[in-house]
Amino acid sequence: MANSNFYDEVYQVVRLIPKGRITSYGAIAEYLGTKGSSRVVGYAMGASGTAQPPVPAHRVVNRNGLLSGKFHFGGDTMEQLLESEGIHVKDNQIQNFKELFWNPSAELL
DNA sequence: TACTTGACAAAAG
DNA sequence: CCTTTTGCCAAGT
Repeated sequence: MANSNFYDEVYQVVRLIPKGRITSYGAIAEYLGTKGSSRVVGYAMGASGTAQPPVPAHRVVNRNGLLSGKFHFGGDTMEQLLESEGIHVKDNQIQNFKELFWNPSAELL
């Protein structure tokens, strides 16, 4: 199951996310050049659980700053991880999302 | 080979 | 302002 270029690219970008920062699925998809595949990015995240090394998928949220995948982590693991990195989460939603937003197309340019 | 599903996003009502 | 619909792409069945 290797050579899934798309997934690999997604993992690479997610791993490049600085600690204490977050990004959105659409931002990653756009960085990869396939803006419309924002769903595929989330899909790849699901496979990130089996990816090596594991990617900080907890730093990836939807465009609303909502922890859409917190249930996939298993309980409040995602929130705990984010809080552990200095990111405050309230009601499954990231506070200061706009401030903590990390745009690969801009920062990683 | 074709249809369905999915951790999204943006627009329209 | 909130809810509903459409678009997009890749993987699994």
